[in-house]
Amino acid sequence: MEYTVQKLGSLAGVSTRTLRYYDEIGILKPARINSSGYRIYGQAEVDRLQQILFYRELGVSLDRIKEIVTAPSFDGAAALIEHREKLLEKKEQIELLIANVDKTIALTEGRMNMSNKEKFEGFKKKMIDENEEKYGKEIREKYGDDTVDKSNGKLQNMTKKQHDEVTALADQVTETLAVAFKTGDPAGELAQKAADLHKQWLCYYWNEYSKEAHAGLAQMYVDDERFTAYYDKAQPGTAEFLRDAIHIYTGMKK
Amino acid sequence: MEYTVQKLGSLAGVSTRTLRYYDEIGILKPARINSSGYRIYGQAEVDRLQQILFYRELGVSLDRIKEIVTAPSFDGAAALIEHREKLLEKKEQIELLIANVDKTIALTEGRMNMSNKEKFEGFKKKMIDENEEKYGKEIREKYGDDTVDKSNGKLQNMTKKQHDEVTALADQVTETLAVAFKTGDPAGELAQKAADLHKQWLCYYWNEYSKEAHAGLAQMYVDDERFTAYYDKAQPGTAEFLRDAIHIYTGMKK
DNA sequence: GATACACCTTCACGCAACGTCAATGTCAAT
DNA sequence: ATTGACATTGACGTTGCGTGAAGGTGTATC
Repeated sequence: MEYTVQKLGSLAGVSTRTLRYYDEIGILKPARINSSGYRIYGQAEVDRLQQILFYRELGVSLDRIKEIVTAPSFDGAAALIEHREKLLEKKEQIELLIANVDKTIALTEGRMNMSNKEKFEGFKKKMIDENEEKYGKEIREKYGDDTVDKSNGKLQNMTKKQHDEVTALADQVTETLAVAFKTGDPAGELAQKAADLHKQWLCYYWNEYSKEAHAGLAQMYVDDERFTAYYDKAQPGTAEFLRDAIHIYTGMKK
Repeated sequence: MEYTVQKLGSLAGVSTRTLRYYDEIGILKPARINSSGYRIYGQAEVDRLQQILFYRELGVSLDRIKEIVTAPSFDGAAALIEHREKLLEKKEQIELLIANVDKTIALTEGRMNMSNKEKFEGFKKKMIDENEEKYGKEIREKYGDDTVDKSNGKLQNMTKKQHDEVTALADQVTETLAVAFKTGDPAGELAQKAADLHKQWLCYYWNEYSKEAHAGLAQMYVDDERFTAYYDKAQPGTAEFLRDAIHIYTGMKK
């Protein structure tokens, strides 16, 4: 079976432009070119394209894919393991961003005050990280480990540790809440534990905790459909349940 | 206090190119231009740049940032909530990628066979999602909800559910393993539970489970430093501990 | 044989957010 | 007057294609 660009494109679900581009960068050349200059692909190319699309779906860059599919001896597994690392880093970075966004939202919604210094905390942390990644080796070689460690040192570890703690706490909240929700009792022990965990989680973000603000935030979880959707994702009604639990926990039930 | 590009740049940690670019796109114009054409920034511009960098760190596009910082009446909080949604989506997408990469790694390392259909499962899922997002409304209006739901329907829900289950399982493995590690006994009840959870987790990825392959994979966790680093992240020695537990669990301890 | 129409080709610009030259002008100190 | 650090405005490169434009080809129909 032979295919022109459009036939192959619709078969694999990619545009003709994509196929021409893959030809251009040498990642997928047609089996032959006919007398009119048309690209003609065969079965081997179909297979190869599937391979390419598979790795592409994994988020691998076309450059890397080229290495994988052109050199049969190339260690695809090692490349994937490395790629996995990058994905994990990206994920952590995004989690950090989400935490910071949450913080900012809580700030504006809760009328909390956050110093500029604090505002830039995550930002600076990232810069230190990147700096370390890029120049760490060179600087270490030039000035010795002590200097570098002193400048990055403890704050680095502390914020990293804090970050780990806070994500762990967030997971605990979700899990506890999920179990508590099944009991159906927002005043029950589990629900109150979830509320308490939620408070602890909040305290990573707020400089000053107040029952009023906590209760207000809980109400917002119900009022704002985007938050509701988040909490109700697993079990519809969870956001309301959490609000009730927190209202009881804070004694703000009117 | 007045600043030239480089002074402001080093103060805020951005390149001069970035400042020129921000001027070019009208997001941060200098307070004035001196007689030689130099850009001169004042305190107001410093503040504004900090604002810009703050939102940039949250991953907001410069276009969006422009709206936020130029229109004081613009609802920054709403923009952030929306942005948060996007981040969550990205995170989920990355988690899906990681799961697929894991699957592929397990496949190549474990010499398992995965049908092409299965290979493209995550890939297709994403395409359905995107298709739905882009054309869902139009198609629904044209052909009615039934047609669309039928085509996306159950498979969609099943894979989503499966994905949730498998990530939950992975978390359980990590948690159980962490607790078991403290007991120091790979033959103990907790360690064996961790091994069992690990097997269940594996079975989401492997079509056929074998004790040999399971034990072999466990050994790889120790031999490949990248896997070792992953498992040892919280507690050094965890990878070896898991291998021992799995070797006992599978009865493959030689 | 002419026409229509779908399909193919090769340029080549556009997207985000800058990095990185290149060519040239300016400021302060020696 | 020279040097060296700093400033300026272009303008191309990056990634993975989307989206025309301008023009040739294949085939069915009138």
